[in-house]
Amino acid sequence: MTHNQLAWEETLTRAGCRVTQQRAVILDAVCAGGGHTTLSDIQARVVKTNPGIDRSTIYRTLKLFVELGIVVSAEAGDDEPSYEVAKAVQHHHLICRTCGHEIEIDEADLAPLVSHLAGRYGFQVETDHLMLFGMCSACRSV
Amino acid sequence: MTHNQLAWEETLTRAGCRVTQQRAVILDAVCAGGGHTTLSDIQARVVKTNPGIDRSTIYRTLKLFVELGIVVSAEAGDDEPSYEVAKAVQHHHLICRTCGHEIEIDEADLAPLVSHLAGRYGFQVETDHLMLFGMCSACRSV
DNA sequence: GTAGATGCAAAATTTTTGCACCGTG
DNA sequence: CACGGTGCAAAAATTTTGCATCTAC
Repeated sequence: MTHNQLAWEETLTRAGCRVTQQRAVILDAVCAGGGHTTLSDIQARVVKTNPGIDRSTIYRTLKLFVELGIVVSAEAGDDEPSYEVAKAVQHHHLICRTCGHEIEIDEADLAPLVSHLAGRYGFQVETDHLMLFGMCSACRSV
Repeated sequence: MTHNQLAWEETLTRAGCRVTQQRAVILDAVCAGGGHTTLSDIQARVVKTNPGIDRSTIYRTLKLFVELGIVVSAEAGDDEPSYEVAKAVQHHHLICRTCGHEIEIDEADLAPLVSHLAGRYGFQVETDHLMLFGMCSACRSV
């Protein structure tokens, strides 16, 4: 369980929504990937752990989670949309295209770029949740 | 016509594919947005300028263009996948969430970040085609 | 008990595929 | 004229919606 149980339950409650078993399962599935989890991954996981849950429930729940900010639809790369549990601290990811490993980096690593762009273009980047693809050190040295 | 006509025709020919009217129309539609164009935008444009073209042709053509590197599926943000004509020079975009305006920035703006990440994490970022969202100077000053 | 959530089934949408015909090279 | 491309139609896959039932509060 990578998510903070109390936090999301409270968020639901405050929005006038209910804490159900299905929602817990789906949130767990989002967490399961560690980093980002694609929609189909989530569906597969949910079905595996709890075959009774309907696809429509997954769609509805995911949409709700995003609306409430419990889950963030990530700044995705190529292909599929992916989701991640929202965290208090802003962070970003370096994702290796070769091995799929994800490195989490924080706001500070991006700060120079952000101020550079602000200075040169007057553009305020929303460094909310960035994914950068590339190759990690392990794969490079092979 | 923002695309280089000769280049894409030659690319197709070299791959043993043919230069057809439909492909020209679809490529124009990809260009039409200026910057990135979403799939549904492309479809809408194609249908408007040339209603005879079938949806399946658009899917097939777009897939082909991406395979041949004529079109790049952009490092997308939130929602829809988007496409852009590939350019010789690597470049990136700053996209304003408020007005939708796109600013093109080049490799050099990102270089410090890239080397920082390489040094600190040993991670070689593929700075291939990045999209950063935020707010442009015009919208900030309102 | 009541409002909201779920599962089921059906509908709407999006994407893929097979095939006969057309057009490029 | 040959081979790939296109349109059409049908199929498959994905996502949304309506409604009776169930459940968290």
